[in-house]
Amino acid sequence: MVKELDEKTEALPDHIGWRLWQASRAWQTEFAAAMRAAGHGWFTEARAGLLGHIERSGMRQSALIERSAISKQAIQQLLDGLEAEGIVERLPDPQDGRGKLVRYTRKGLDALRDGDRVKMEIERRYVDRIGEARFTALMGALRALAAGKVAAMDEDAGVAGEVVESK
Amino acid sequence: MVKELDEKTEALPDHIGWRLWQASRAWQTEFAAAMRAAGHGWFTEARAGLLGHIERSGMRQSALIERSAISKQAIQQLLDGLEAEGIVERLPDPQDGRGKLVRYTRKGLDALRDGDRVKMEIERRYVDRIGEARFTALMGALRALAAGKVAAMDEDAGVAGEVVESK
DNA sequence: GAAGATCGTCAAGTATCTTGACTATATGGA
DNA sequence: TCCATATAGTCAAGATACTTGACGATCTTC
Repeated sequence: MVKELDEKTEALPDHIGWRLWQASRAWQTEFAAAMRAAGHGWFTEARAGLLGHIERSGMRQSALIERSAISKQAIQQLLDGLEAEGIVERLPDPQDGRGKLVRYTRKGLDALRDGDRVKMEIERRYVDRIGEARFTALMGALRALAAGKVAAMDEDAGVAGEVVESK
Repeated sequence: MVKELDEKTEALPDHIGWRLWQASRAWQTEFAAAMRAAGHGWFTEARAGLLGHIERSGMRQSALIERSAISKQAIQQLLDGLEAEGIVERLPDPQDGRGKLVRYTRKGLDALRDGDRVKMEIERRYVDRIGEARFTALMGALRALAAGKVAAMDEDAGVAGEVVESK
């Protein structure tokens, strides 16, 4: 019954982990390419992962460490890079002589703005490709997964809401 | 005036790219932890990414290079590591004096078997958490995304099929 | 104030990739 | 047959993104 799949479909994995990995990777590649095309050559995946945790109003470096899943030294190194690129700046925390505040520079905020635009463009392409219903279902399922614990009660859950941004 | 949002909900991103990244990362972390717990301490994400492309019946190293999105040197280094761990072995290709065949060892096949088991366990937990309908919708949307091109026509698309495996 | 915790930094090492250069083998004509 | 070129794999060096460990500076507490 194999029917000889296709020309090139050589039976790649098809479980949830693989699919998530592929989808995530595809998105990141697309986003990074668009950001570089927009003139943000400093943009990398690791930096994007960190920027996603930095509040636009700025925050304590230690708070950033709590949020991210990586070591404080790794964060520091990433911040060193972002600071050298002029994306963020670090100021002494007036409230605590040990602490430092991480804040976006003008250039950093500009990049975030471009990032928001690019994200919306990618999302629009996704909706075009799989349809709004499926896209909404996708977001809803991912949000539910992230929320964790809760069981399968309100499966309907039209929610899904609209596009949120931030970054 | 800040009102102090909640205890910990500090407004993380909520767009498709972020959600995919988080979900993918969570899955990988869970999978790697389970594999290490099962005695496969050599298991890492990068290696998993490569193993996902190696057919259980073995294949040419060059074919592996075509499939994966990374450089042949990177693949070689990963294979060096996997070979040193005794997961795969490389044999000369009798059909081509330049080529080499990559094949799982017994230990490697055992690891794949454990990997299949772990994947099914994780998937069961996912279904428990978000419900079968949502899980099916999630897989369907991810498959549709991966399929690319096509537009939003058969939104219903009950398909989604059941759990497939492989790795 | 002194003990101990927290905040950030410095240093060194590892894993995972990259590009560039090279060897060995295969292939396709002249 | 023999040479030009392409392909398969390797070796070497370097970049990025992390890790653990050690440390000095500052806060907090009693």
